[in-house]
Amino acid sequence: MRLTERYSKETGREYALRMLKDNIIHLDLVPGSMLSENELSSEMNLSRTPVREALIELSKVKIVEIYPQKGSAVALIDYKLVEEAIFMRNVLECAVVELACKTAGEEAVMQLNENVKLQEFYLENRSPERLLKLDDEFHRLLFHITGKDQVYQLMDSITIHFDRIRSMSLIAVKDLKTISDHHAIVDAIAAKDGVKAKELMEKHLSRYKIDEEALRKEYSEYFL
Amino acid sequence: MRLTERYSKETGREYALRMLKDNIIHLDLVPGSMLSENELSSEMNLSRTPVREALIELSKVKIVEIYPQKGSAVALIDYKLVEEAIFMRNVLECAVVELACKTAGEEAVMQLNENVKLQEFYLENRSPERLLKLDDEFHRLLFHITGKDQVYQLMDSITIHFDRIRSMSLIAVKDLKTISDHHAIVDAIAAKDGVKAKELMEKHLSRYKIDEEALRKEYSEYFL
DNA sequence: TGTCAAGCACTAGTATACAAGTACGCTGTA
DNA sequence: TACAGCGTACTTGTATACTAGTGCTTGACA
Repeated sequence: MRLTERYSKETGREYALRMLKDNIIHLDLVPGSMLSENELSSEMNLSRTPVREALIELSKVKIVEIYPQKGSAVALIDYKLVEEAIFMRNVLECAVVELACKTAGEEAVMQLNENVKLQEFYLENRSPERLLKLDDEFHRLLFHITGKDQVYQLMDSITIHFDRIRSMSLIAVKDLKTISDHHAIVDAIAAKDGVKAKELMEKHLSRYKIDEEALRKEYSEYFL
Repeated sequence: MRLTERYSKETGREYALRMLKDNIIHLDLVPGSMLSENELSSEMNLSRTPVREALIELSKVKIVEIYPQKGSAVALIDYKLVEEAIFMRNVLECAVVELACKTAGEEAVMQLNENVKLQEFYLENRSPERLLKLDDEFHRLLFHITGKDQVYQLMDSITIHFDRIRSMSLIAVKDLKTISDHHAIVDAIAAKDGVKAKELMEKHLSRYKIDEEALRKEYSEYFL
């Protein structure tokens, strides 16, 4: 398990959760491997309590499995869950972007444009981590300006299934197309063209397609 | 706080969660009231641990607020969150019913029909609790037959905001219209008419409209 | 050698003890 | 009387101790 520093105001539970998610997404905790509350606790210099609370939360979205009195494990990759994550994201993102066309004011459009401008900047300056962060931020922003933060948070919790296989397939999607997609989406919102925006979003999200069969062959031991 | 019996195989955490949800929905724990882990523990004959775990889970969907080192409280009614719950439900249910038209086989349609038949039966026999349960089951079934159980579960977690104000407005919506809606939806699925099914679902969900202003007047002290 | 049973080592679930931080009231002083 | 400051009684966060249940291992016996 790869550990990074604990933030100053972060509680033990939040820290444990962050570490576990990171390590699961990047396969440092490999799918199917057993997790011991005791081991994790001592590794992270915490007691069982905060670690356990983090594991419970992760088990809610089935990325961690808890077998009472037996043990816990990182869930194997269940492609059905990956598809659920993709489905949920597609449906909600499209609905939100359509809604944004109806409700977004000048201020909101400006925020979106600012984000896209920064994406262009960091593309030139080759900073993929920052680009990834801005990409996430862009989508989060769409939910925020339409007042759907809680919906985003719930959707985000299941996205971990998708994030994990995305990290396996080594996609560094952050390219020109992605950014021009974002640009077009903001334009559609500014023009209040709901149909167009929805269409663009659908196309945009389809870029994240992953070759399931290839992954399944290469990492068959990670799959359910 | 109104308590019911603990199921045999239920863990303490599950029991605490069930009790808290029930009491919050039915306003036995009134919006804005403080919650003490200690009090709740002794009331439910549990220790703080399982109660605390339940509270943490409820705080994830903002129905309970935890102020570190200060206390916890039942969240006041934030109509924005209610709207988020309604939005999420509308969007996902429509998408799912549309999907069901593409994928549902004979077996699935039969399950749906069986459910509707039971609804008709319990309508005649005047058993509103059972009708409510069948209604929930009907919608859950749509997610199940399309393989979106996890999506349902996440959506369901935020629905508590809606359930709470629904219980305030004393809606016993379980009438003929509801059931005939269900019937029509199943027919559309059987006929694989996605557009129609979506339309019907939208109309169906719109029946649950709640008069916000009236509630806000009557229970202003419960609102944010 | 094969089989079965007892025990041990592990797990998660729960209870309890302790730490750290907050709010509020009381008391003493000006 | 007003106000400052300390102390107390609460809170949640964390650590640890205990309970109960699982499965594997080991050893005795047929």
